[in-house]
This record gives sequence, structure tokens and C-alpha cells, in this order.
Amino acid sequence: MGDNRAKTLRELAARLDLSITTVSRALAGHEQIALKTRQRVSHAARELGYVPNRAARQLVSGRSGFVGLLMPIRGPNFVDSYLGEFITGLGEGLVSHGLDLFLATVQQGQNELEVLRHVVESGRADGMVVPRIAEQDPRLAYLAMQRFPSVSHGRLREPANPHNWLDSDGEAAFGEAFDLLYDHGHRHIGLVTISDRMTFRHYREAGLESAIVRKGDPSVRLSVESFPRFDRLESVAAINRLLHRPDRPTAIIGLFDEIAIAILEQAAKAGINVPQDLSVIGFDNITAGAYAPPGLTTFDAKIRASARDLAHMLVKVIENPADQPATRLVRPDLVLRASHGPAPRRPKVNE
Amino acid sequence: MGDNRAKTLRELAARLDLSITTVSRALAGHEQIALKTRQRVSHAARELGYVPNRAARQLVSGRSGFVGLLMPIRGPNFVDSYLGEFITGLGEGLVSHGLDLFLATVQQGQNELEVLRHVVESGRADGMVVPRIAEQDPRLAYLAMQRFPSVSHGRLREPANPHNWLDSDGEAAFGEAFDLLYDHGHRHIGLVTISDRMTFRHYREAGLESAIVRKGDPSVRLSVESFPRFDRLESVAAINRLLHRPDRPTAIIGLFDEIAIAILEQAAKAGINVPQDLSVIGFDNITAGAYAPPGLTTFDAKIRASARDLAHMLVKVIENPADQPATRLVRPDLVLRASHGPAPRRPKVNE
DNA sequence: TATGAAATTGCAAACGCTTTAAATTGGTCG
DNA sequence: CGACCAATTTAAAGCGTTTGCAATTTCATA
Repeated sequence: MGDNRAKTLRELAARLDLSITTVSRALAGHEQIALKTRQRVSHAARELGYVPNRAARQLVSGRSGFVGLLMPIRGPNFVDSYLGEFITGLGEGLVSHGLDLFLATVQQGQNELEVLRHVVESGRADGMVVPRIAEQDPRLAYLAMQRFPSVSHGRLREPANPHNWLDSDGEAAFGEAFDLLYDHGHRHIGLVTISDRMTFRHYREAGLESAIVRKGDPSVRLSVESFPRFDRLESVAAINRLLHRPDRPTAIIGLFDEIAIAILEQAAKAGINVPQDLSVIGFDNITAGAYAPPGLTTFDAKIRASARDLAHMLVKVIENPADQPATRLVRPDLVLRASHGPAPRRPKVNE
Repeated sequence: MGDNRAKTLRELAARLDLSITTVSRALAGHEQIALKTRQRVSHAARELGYVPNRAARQLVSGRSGFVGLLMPIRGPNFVDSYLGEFITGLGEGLVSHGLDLFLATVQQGQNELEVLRHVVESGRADGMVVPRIAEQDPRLAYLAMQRFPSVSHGRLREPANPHNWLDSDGEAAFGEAFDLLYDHGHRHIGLVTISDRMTFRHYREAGLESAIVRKGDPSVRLSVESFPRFDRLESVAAINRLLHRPDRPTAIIGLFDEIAIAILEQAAKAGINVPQDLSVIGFDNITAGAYAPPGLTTFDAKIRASARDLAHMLVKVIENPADQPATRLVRPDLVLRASHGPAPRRPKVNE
């Protein structure tokens, strides 16, 4: 359109023959400004395409209008399989509150805590979303110390300071997984897990173990193999150790879908039929799981909806920092597909 | 650790017994400040954990340190399958330049152009990444008018103003797809495409058509079905129209992988064996394609690497706005998997 | 020791907004 | 008609930086 746009409050005020103060207040909807003036101002603002400058507003208000997501970049071929859904959910949850999401990218080799510190102390964000919680998580310690609004996707086990979190109930899910397998006659369960000290791993493993104890059947056995996260070779090795032992488990649970899918692949490669010879169960419900033959039975962690909730929780914390920390446990839904079945009568023995 | 941190330049200057000006210049590395002073200042800054305030800096410099990605949110079950990779690549490309990525979320029903306008005019970003280009794209028109630094993922066909873009060479890829199928004896090719006027659709279709013309074999036939993007029911209907006609094509190309995978699913449902009875080829190389039986033959659009390049292009534009627009065509790699094969002798006829 | 130029540092304005405190306007009533 | 109060508007300070210009210091040289 014409270039008679009002770029600043000063310009807008000049056109209206009002002071900057009045225009600012009118746009903010203050009652003390006469209704007629407020209408006149907001009409002119729309007319002249006035958009307030964020930096100036932030400088005085102290709020940036941004929420940050701490996002470590992995090696060339690792992209968090649920990153897209997670971000979509966060964006969805924030947009109605007028907040924008930004990604605090942490390059490989860079110190995640250092990045966090910079984001927080430069005032780039009003709140942070912290995913993937480790047993000892310096990020959460830092945020607690700074009393900086944040929510984590995942929870600490024994938090020094209570924190805001939303987590999927891995404990319940893995208990349910065991019950499902037990009911199908499985007595020797395998678990392929990571060796990193992430709390989600603890909860899922604990859920599995306590379900076994609860069942009280001494014939039940659990065989565990683990590998360092993000090490594809080691993950395959761990899977194959389990797959090729003389007393192969009749069912194997992957700590998450990527592992479970790798189990399906390795089993196929070894000529082990799923689900006839082996049952496999995962966790997360990533897209590929639906396609990986014969279709992965797993738990839907409801990433997008969880992220949306996480966003809402964070908004609450930002608006009301003194509130008690909120926590939310999301019960994952069992997604029954075709990778599980009755335990084979006599497990085949691989040479 | 102690709370003797310097939050502002003023505090830092006071401790150093220097003026704000000198400290600011010293941190910026200006030559005019004595080397000794520069060292003393930067040491103290590190010591006292000084982190400059972004808003203040932006207010005076006019630069926000952010790059925006325009990201429309689709319905509940639509998440761009390559969003995760795309964002990872952008983050990766920006981080070394000290820029952060933020997501300009566009909710359903919201006007994308309006969001863009606000982002640009509020000074929230120094540059924009615009994905998914339509034949008539008001976003690009607006950005050109504003002379606002931007790069698009995808290109206009006949740009009123030349713009910065990076695109995958869909024309070449679809030509290659045809040649591959032709060499396998296919003479009747199906194409399932969208009805929306996106330019990537045009290029891919044009590449297919001109490869056919180039071959000059009058026995070659092309059957096209289309549907409105994001309409799952219609997409399945379009696929089935092609699958169930008496003269079913011996090979079908999906405009992108999601379509191709749906073709695989519908074919399986109809008892059509891939690749014996039907060849299927996609485009993008999304993760699920590797798992969808029998393994989708497709083109790798190299999303993450492209996004990284896109980021670098944008940084150049931001730093040198007067430069000629840059363009970059990325040749996708053919990923040979198992969904293609020789044309069946006598195509089966479905009831 | 005085002098001037080069090297170094500092003052003050500006960026565009919000907000405190104060000024102005208008209306009502004795 | 003047005074007072409520309603409305405004001046000015300040948020934390950067930067043009001016001031100060340093130091070799006369």
C-alpha cells in the first residue's frame, strides 16, 4: 500500500495529535483513557499498519515474548524422531498466548549449560522448555537457582528442588507391556536399553521390574542388554547379543521405538519371525513403527498433545512464578499392532 | 557462583572503573581501545558472568539475532514429515553465526501473511525462511516489497522479482524416475499428485512430462489423478481410482513420499503385489519409506543438508542485502529400494 | 619545559517503548 | 462566578546498549 505507514509510536501519536503516552495507553486498553480516544487510536493504528517494536517493549517490560527450547544437535544422521511433533505441539500451545518459540540450538561439542546460561541471562526468553532429563541434570539445577520459569519434558527422580514437569508414565506403560506379554505366555523377557543415566530409562525399567515382582511368578526371567545412546553400532550389537544367545527371550522390549524397530530389523535379518518366534514391543509411537513389518506394537506417548500441555504449563509459570510447581503424568496408550503374539512353545535355539 | 555478577554494562564498568563506552567498545574488540584494557575488560566480563542484554542491543543496532521460520500448523494429525530434519538443519546452519531460529507459528485459520507482516514489522527477525512456495505467493511479494532478507525453500516459476531460493530439482528427479521405469519396461505410468497450485508440483510434473516427450515413444501413456493437499480421504480415493481402473498403470509415482506410501498401503489392501504387479516411486526420502514394505524407492531430497545451506544463504543475504539474489538447485539422489521392478507382462485387471 | 599529534577514554544522545507523577481539561455545585 | 473534584491527557525518566564527537592522557620532539 502507500508508504504512509506509522512505524513508531511517535509517528502514530503525531498523526493523531496525541502524546506518545496516551497512544501507548490507549493501545494497551487502559481504562483511564477515554473510550472514544481508545477507539480512535486503535482504528488509526490498524489503518496505518502500526506494529509495536518488540525490542523496545522488551527493554522496558523485561519480557521478550519468547519461549526457548533447548535443542542439542546430534551427529549427522540423528534427528530426534519426534522433534517435529514436539515442536508443532509447543507452537500450537504458545500461539494463543502471543508467545513465540525459539530454538536454543546446542551444537555438538558446545556446552549445553553454557548455552542455557546465555539464553537466560541475555533475556532472550521468558521461559524455557527442557527436554530429556538426566539423573543429575545441571540445567535444572541452574534454572532452579535462577528461579527462571521452566518446564521439563521428563522429571528428576529425587529433585533437590521441586520443578515443573510433564512426563509420560513409562512406569505404567512398561508394567502394562509386561502384563501383556505374560498373558501371552511369555516368561523370558528381554530388554534393550541405553546405558546413559536418563531418568526416563529408570522409570521404564522400574515399571518393568516391579510388574515382574508383582506377578510373583518365579519362572519369569528378565535379560537386559544396554548400549550408549546415539551409538548405532553398539545398539545393534546389544540387540544381537540378546537375539543370538542360546536361551533367547521369547519377547524383547525396546526402551523406545527406534530400538524396537532395530530389533525388528535384526530379527528379520536373523530369520527370526515376528511375532511367531519373537514378540517385540516399543515405546513412543513414532511414524516408522506403523510401517516396520509386521507393524510395531508400542505405546503412544502422545508427543504433540503433551507438548501442547507443556506449553500451557510454562505459560502459567511465567504468569505466576510463585505458584507451586505443577507436574503432570501422561498415561501412554497401548497401540496394538502385529509385533506381539503368543510365546512360541519351544523357543528355537540359534547356533 | 556468589551473586557478585555484573548484570549490566554499567555495573561492569563501575567495577572496572571505566566508562560504559569503553567497556562496550572493549567487548566489541575495537582497535581504538588499548589492548591491555581490552584484555582486562574481557577477563572481568567472563569473571563476573556478564551477558549483554539482547533487547537493548537490538534496540540500538536494529538487529534481533533471530531468524524466523514461517510454520503453519496443520490439523491434528498432520505434522510435516520432514519438519524435524528441516529445523535441525536450519539450527545447525545458524548456530555458527550466532543466530537463533524462531518459529513464526501460523495457527489454522490465521492469515499467514498477517503473521509474517507482524514478525517483520515488529523487528522480531533479521531474516525469514519461507517454505512451500505457491504459484502466486503473497508472502514473497510482501517480502520483496519490504526488501526484507529472506530465502525460500522452493521457488517461484515466474518471479515478478528475483528472490533467494533453494529448491530440490524435482524436474530432474521425475525425469529420472520416468527413465528408470521406462528402462524397466513400463509404458503406462500413473501419477498421484495434489491439486493445489504449489510450484514444486509443477516442476515435478513438468519433469515427468518432458522426459516422456524426450523419449519419443508413442506407446507411453501417463494417467494422472489429483486431490486437495491435506485431505486424506481424497488422497486415498485418488489412489484407488488409479489402482482400480481396468487399464491400471504398471507403475505409479507419488508426488511425495507420503502419497507413495499410501499407494503401497492401498495396493497391499487390494492384493496388488509391489513390485511384481506394480512399481511405486516417491520423493523426499522420509524415514517411514524405508520401512513401508517392500521398501520405497524414492529420491532423497537431502532436507537437513538443504536446510543448512538455506541458513547459510540467508546469513549472506542478511549481511549483504544488496547482493544479487542467490539460487541453488539441489539434485536429489535416487534411493533404490524394493518398490520398483520390471513391468508385469500382462497387467492384471481388477474387477 | 612546552607543544602538538597520536592514542586512549568518556560524555551524551539515541533506539522505541512503558510508566510514574504531574498537568490540564471539563463539569458541578454552592 | 469561583472552587473543587473527577476525568483525561501529558512530560519526562528510564530500560541497557551502541556510537558520533569531544575530552583527556601519553609521549616523542622541539
